[in-house]
Amino acid sequence: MITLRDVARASQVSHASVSIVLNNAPLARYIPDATKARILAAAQRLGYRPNQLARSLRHQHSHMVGLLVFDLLDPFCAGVLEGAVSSLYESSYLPILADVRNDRPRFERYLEMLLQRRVEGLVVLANWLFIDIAMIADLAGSRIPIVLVGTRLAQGGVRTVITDNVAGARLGLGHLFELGHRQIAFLRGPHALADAAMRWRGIQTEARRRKLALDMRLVKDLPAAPDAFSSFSAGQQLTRELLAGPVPFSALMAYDDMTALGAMRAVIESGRRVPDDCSILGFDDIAAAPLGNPPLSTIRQPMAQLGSCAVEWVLEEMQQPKQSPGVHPRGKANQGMLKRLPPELVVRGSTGRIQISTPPGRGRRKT
Amino acid sequence: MITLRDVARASQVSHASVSIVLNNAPLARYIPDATKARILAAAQRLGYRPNQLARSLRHQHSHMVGLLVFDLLDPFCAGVLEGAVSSLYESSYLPILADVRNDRPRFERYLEMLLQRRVEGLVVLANWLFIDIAMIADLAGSRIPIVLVGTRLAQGGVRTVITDNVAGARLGLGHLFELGHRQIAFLRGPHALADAAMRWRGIQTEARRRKLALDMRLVKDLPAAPDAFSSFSAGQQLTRELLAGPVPFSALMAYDDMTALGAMRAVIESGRRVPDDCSILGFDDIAAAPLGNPPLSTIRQPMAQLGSCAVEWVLEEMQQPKQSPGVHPRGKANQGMLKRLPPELVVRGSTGRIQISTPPGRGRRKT
DNA sequence: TTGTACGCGTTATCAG
DNA sequence: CTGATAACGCGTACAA
Repeated sequence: MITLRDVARASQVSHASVSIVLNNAPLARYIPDATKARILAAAQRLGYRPNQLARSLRHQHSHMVGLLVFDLLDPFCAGVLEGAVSSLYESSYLPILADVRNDRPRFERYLEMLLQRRVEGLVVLANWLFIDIAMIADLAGSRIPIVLVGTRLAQGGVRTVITDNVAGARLGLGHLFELGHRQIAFLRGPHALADAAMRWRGIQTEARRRKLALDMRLVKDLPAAPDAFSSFSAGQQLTRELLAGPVPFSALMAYDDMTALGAMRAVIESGRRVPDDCSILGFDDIAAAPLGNPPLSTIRQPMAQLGSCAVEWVLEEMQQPKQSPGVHPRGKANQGMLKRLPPELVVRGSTGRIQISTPPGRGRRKT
Repeated sequence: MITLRDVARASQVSHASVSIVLNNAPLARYIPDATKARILAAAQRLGYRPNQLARSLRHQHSHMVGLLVFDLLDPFCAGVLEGAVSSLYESSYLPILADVRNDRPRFERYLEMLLQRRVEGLVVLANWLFIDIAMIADLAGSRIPIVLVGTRLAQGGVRTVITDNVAGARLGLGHLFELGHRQIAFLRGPHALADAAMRWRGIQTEARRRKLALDMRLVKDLPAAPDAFSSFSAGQQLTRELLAGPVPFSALMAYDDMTALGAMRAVIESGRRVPDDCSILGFDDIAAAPLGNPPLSTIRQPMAQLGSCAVEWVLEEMQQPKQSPGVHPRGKANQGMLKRLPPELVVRGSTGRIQISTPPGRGRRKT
């Protein structure tokens, strides 16, 4: 590999001069153009490429940011990642990617590796239960800016970017309500996830506002799942139970798209049609949502925005002169530590106006 | 940030001793346990974290590998990425992720950044047309191992890992044939993609073997597309044309899953049923394939394997003492430069035995 | 323009 | 046997 010294030798100057010229440092003004040209030519000819490792060591910053994601195969991850990587590119930062796979030891090992590599910031894409106080403490100690994406931490104290789940759920329920649905089934997310609680709260709020009574017999909870795809079969199973149950419903609102897709499968395999016999609404707007039949109506999380917002926040913090950690100017804890991005209702084919003629549910009772 | 010297000061020894002890270097044998303990304790207490930048500079290898992907949002990418990252983790290498977004300048800029960062190897996930001789020359000059994934380069000379497209296509056609289909429509991939040609060749080979005549009126070509999702609507559109055409068909084989999904939409919106009226077969087995209704039968590319195979190959090359590039021991060009992984037929709900009672196509003519 | 110290960890050499 | 000293890898920056 060609070094500065090689170029210096080739152009008959000291390596300091080469550095100065190639970087157009202030001192370059005192170097005659002829010399500059000679140096440039030599660098060009030899194919000199500055060693960023050395540069980073000298400058005390690596120009790298760590991206710690919980599961690369999760469709939510892909979207956020894309936004994050894109924003980093704009700022000439390079991302180091770590796929935790929902595995705690892996998380810790990766974290250590990233810190040793001297990443200047960390974006953590978490949807699960692993991250807790201990890790945060560890991170806080390391003094590097960190932003969580997608899930709020119960303990707080960490900058977080999320979708406004309450607003999203309200949007969704409002949509179903306006289509005329009154008997609505809900597949709630796992208890352990903060998002699940938020979405449910949004549903309750909106229901109250609409004067809609929620029938708890139509509410089921997803079990905590290790990976995104298992919620498909969970959704399918729960929906089968719902369909086999005594309470009819004309619409179903799922915790997320994967669950909704599972629910749709159950509805269709039961011989019912979507949306005619049962509307189905998801949450997330993953890549697969528009591809099925019918295409899934859903609440879109602005994944790319979540990613880029997180990156920009990290970058911003990196600029700040390191202030004492734990002490936040605003006074109140969590003040200014949370950014909520607005979700968006995406109406596709899986939700429709309630059919008066064809009663929902199995039509076994009522109607 | 705590350095070796800090630990040395705290434990009253020279920083060299600290290094020796912490790394358990050979010389550590001569250091009494008491001193070792003191050093370890100090390192622990101060939270010392070795600076990998300095280490890399010294050792002349960064322990990083570049992952250059054409489009993070492409479902094919996600799968391969996962495999690649996973394999890197096993070897304690960290991936730097670069999302090229099918943009040539971005490719070049990222490539330069990665080389300056002194990545020790490069895995390039390419499905498109940008990569050409110029870039390869540039890379060859840099002497770092590089492996292409997913698409073969026309010019050759670069190590490549791909799915055996010919075998996959044959598998697919064989499957449809055995279900009784004789009138089969094909949505071929864009001309520019090498994969497309391979898959078509596989179809021809298998057709010959089965003594099946291919009706060219049932063959359509996808236009070159900028992103994965546009092939959904392309597939949909082409299928509409096919359905409106004079030649009936009972099955359709698409270039990839996205196209197949588009085709399925077209078939369903025309009032036909899948697979009863028309079987549909995809290629890839992307995440969305099993989620629709009916779930898509497809030829699976072993994406994770492709990724990990590429990584392992790069890693392997990195071990080798750098031999003169361009000269490959096997003699013949491209000998040992290509690894083909076997695809797998995944039968789900979108393909079925041909229905004798309900003729395929629009039933307007024939039958 | 150049010499030189520096950033940080590694390792060979050397003195006690 | 114990541990310190110094040079090195590469680019940067300041004094000369």
